[in-house]
Amino acid sequence: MLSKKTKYGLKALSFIAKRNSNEPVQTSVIAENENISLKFLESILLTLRKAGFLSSKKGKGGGYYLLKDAKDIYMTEVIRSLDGPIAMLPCVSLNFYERCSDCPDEDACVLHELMIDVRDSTLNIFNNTSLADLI
Amino acid sequence: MLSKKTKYGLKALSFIAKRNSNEPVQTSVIAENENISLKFLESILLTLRKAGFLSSKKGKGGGYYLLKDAKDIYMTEVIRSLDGPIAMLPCVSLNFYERCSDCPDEDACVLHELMIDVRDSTLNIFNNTSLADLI
DNA sequence: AATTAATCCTACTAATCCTATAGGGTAATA
DNA sequence: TATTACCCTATAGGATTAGTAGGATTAATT
Repeated sequence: MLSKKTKYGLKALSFIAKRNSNEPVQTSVIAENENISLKFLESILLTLRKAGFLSSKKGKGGGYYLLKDAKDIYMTEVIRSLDGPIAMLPCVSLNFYERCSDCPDEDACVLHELMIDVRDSTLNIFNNTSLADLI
Repeated sequence: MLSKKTKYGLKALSFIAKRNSNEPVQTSVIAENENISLKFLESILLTLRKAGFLSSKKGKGGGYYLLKDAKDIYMTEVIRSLDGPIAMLPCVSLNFYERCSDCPDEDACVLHELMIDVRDSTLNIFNNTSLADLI
């Protein structure tokens, strides 16, 4: 399951992308329109800014705006930065690899190959879907 | 991410399926071979029995054995019975559907269609992989 | 009948993660 | 200088996960 953090993050990015001006969008506006708790959303946008998707303007008239073009922001990157691994097992994760403590031999594991297939089919979608495709 | 419960459950089922006799396999044997905590495994096998994948024999010489042929046990069913939903959002789950509280209109949600695609591509794999395919 | 081997079952717990919330700090604008 | 809006840390409550504990029950063997 996708965490709410990630769901909200994607919705917020889409919301900003929809307003295809460069005007910054205020957190409170997003929160109201997308029914997200303001404080929670603040922390999510902060993460997205630090991850390089957004930039912000402080003070009156401030808010968040996209740093890249919506068509250059892919699901894969956003989800990884908020949710972490996309794979269903740590041992098949490309970006968050970890050995399974119960597996003496990864190649002998009955689940390994299957989980690679699932990962690849999911990545195939997320790698080919940009923010622009969402809206 | 797949829970350890589900991972262990699938490994245990595979272990039993590999011994293609009808002799019951003891929990302790599976636990040792697959490096799973005995007590945790006990509770998992119990769930799998109640879900109809396994049957058991009590007492000396007892253990667990498959109720169906390995080629007739699909990933989808096992994962759902241990982990619950396969979809990434409750609002696109076929078997565990739930409305998203923040979404006034599901069809207008920017994520809805994408998550259906991901669900279907994952299901396509899990629906076509049986226990027999794992071993 | 007693012993042993195995599943069955309930309840509990420790740790972690998720979903926020609180409370103020900081910078920019008018 | 007042206001607006982002910035940041800390923390709390609840849910979930991953087990653990302890014994009850059943079946086969001796």
